[in-house]
Amino acid sequence: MSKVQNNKQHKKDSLLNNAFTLFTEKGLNKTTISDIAEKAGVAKGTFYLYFKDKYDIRNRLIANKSAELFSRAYMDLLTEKPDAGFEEGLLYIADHILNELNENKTLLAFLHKDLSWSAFKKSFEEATVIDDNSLEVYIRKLFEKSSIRFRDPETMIFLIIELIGSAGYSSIIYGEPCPLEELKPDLMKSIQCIIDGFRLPAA
Amino acid sequence: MSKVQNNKQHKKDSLLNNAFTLFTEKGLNKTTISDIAEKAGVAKGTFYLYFKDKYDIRNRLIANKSAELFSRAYMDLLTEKPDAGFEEGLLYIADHILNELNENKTLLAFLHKDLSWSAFKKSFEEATVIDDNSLEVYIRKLFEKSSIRFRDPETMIFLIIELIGSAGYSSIIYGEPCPLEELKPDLMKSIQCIIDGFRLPAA
Amino acid sequence: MSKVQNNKQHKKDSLLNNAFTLFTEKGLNKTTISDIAEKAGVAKGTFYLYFKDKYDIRNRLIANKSAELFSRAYMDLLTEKPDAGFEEGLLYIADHILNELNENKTLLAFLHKDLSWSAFKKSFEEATVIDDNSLEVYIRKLFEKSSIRFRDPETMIFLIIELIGSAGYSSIIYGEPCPLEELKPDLMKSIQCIIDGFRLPAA
Amino acid sequence: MSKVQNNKQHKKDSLLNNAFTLFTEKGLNKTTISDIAEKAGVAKGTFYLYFKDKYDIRNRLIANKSAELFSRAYMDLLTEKPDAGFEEGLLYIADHILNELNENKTLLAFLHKDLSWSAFKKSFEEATVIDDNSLEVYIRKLFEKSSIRFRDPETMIFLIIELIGSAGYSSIIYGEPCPLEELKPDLMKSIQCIIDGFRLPAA
DNA sequence: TATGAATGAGATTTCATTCAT
DNA sequence: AATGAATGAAATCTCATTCAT
Repeated sequence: MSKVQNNKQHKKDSLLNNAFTLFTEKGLNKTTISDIAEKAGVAKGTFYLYFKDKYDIRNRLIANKSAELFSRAYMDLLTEKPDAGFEEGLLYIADHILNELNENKTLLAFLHKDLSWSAFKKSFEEATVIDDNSLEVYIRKLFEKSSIRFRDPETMIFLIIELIGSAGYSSIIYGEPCPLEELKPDLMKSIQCIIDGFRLPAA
Repeated sequence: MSKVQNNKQHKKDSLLNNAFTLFTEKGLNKTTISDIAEKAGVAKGTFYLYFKDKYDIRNRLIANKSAELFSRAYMDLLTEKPDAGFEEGLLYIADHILNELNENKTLLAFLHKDLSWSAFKKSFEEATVIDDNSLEVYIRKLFEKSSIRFRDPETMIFLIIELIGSAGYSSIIYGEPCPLEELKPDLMKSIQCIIDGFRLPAA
Repeated sequence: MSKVQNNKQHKKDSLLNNAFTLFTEKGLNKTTISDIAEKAGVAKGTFYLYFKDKYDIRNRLIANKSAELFSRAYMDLLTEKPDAGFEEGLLYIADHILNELNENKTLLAFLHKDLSWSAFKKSFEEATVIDDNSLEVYIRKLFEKSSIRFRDPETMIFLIIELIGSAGYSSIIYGEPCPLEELKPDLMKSIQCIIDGFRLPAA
Repeated sequence: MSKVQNNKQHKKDSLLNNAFTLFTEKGLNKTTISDIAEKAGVAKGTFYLYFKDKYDIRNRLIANKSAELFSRAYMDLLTEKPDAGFEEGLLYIADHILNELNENKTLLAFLHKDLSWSAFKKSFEEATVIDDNSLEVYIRKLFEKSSIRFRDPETMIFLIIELIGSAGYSSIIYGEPCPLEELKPDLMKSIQCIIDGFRLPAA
């Protein structure tokens, strides 16, 4: 990569990182383009070379962060439980994501309820962090390991992600209806129940 | 209520209604106090006689609309299925809410993912529409009819509401992963599974 | 007029006057809304209560100033030469305008070549300075005094105004092809010739 | 011309042509250096290798376009009416220019009222399109053919050009006070009258 | 010569809030 | 209680110009 190209990527990354910090610290509305540019150490006009406006940079951040989150969970699964079956793998990923969000509340607050199925799909389509993999590939890999078959697996995963994102947010951020540690057994059990509901009789 | 009092309530309602319309049409950020006052046919200064700022009026709207939504579902249950058991009643309410949101997409877009357990709780605390009832009363009434007992019923309802709100939003607004009509059987089935997971063995 | 109304007119006038000063001193491009507001002693936002943008205030100024210029010439004619015939009156007005522009070069530079027939027409339509008179009324009055009849008098006046505005500008501002004093005899003579060319044979 | 020289001229021409298009399409103020460079297919910095700023390129365009306009009229006169007398030649040129402006309204809108005596003079001084001729040469040639003599011919031509430019603009662009077709007889007649007013008694 | 990323001053515009009437 | 003119801080965004490559 040429020096110029390198420098460009550097500036863009700096804008993204500092925007994320500000969004999580002050919120989207209270963060101004000026804030972002200043913190990133670039001129205000430079921001507009890379992003259309505040919402543009936010969307790219959501895509990046969502993809990274899911990707980390999957990578960990491969490392820690390379032999896990499908159901076990799915529960491992759900648990991993919940734990990470619990430890990284600012990330959760930022992703808010955009942490959803469609966000994941979009994130895998747009994210530059993962180049040669798509959500479909991830899921297919998970399925390939499974001898059990499921009715409409995509819908199943959708429901699980929505439930994790939504219930996790409420529990972690507001402690409603109870802290995550208390909620988790019921939440995981419910996920288990949902999976069971989608299981097809063995062929 | 005196004529003056009446007039005041009239202005406040007009502000609330027109704010709701604008929020759903243009979004919160793009709606200004001026817009709201103008559409409501009052002067800008008048807005501040009734609400603190834009976020104040939004919160009151969320509370009102959420409470109305849940209240209508419950009222309908009492009318249509006065003898429904607990589980049946819960499923009826879930279905009712989903249908109403599907038919009233602007309401759904406004409530967004604020359609959650905590919002319901808050809405019942703050809402002026329902004066002498609380969420607890509603739920207790539902439970009283039931002979079956549940482990941690509040968490159960929480999970169901989160799932409905989150999955319903994605499906109705974005058609992701599929339209509501297609999703509903799986969604209702999953709710059923969650309920089952919380059921205690008959005493 | 109420105190508020009075104050409003005051602010608007102040904006108009100070904008005119700045436009003539620094030119349209170099004058900013901030400049105008500051010089007028009002807040920047106040500018936008009265004018859409810089071009809006400029157009109103052109209309006002054009109308005032023509109006002063006509008033002077009535005072100085109440018995002048049509041709004499027209030449008097032409001469009067030329002299005023020559003495008020900033006005001329501002009106530039917008000092034209259509500007006059517009100015009489829009200008608030002259309330109950229109260009047509002025011209009709001039004509009424005349026993001579003209082919297409409106076109005649149009050509004369265009010639005065255009040639006058060049001569006064650039001294091209010669200063006004030198040009005037030929210019007035040419106007005279144009008038003669429009004269109809006596009925 | 070397290949490099050729390439340079090519870039300069491209900048000029595309600037002209943009000026006529969007106006001077709304056209940016970026726009021009982009449309011309060169980098922004390259613009500054050829022109000082936006006003520099505009002035060169006015000079070029004015000179071309007048030149075409004269060339046509030589071809179509090689034996025309002075008065006839002048009227022919006036008519030719009016027709061309009428057919090429964007050119007229661009030249606006810069279509004037001084612009013509400047254009002949600066224009690169006509290398070995000057306005004076043109006019002298016209005059040489004439046996009639005129008082102050330069002023005469000045007045005619101003009248054509100013009245033509109003008529062609705004249709004020009437379309060119309607205006032309009166306009040409007035020019004729002006010429007559400058004619000296035959020696 | 040519490029185009970077600059950053500054222009335009918005809008929540106040306060005199 | 109601008004709406006025404010002015602050936000967004532009763009001519420079300069390292």
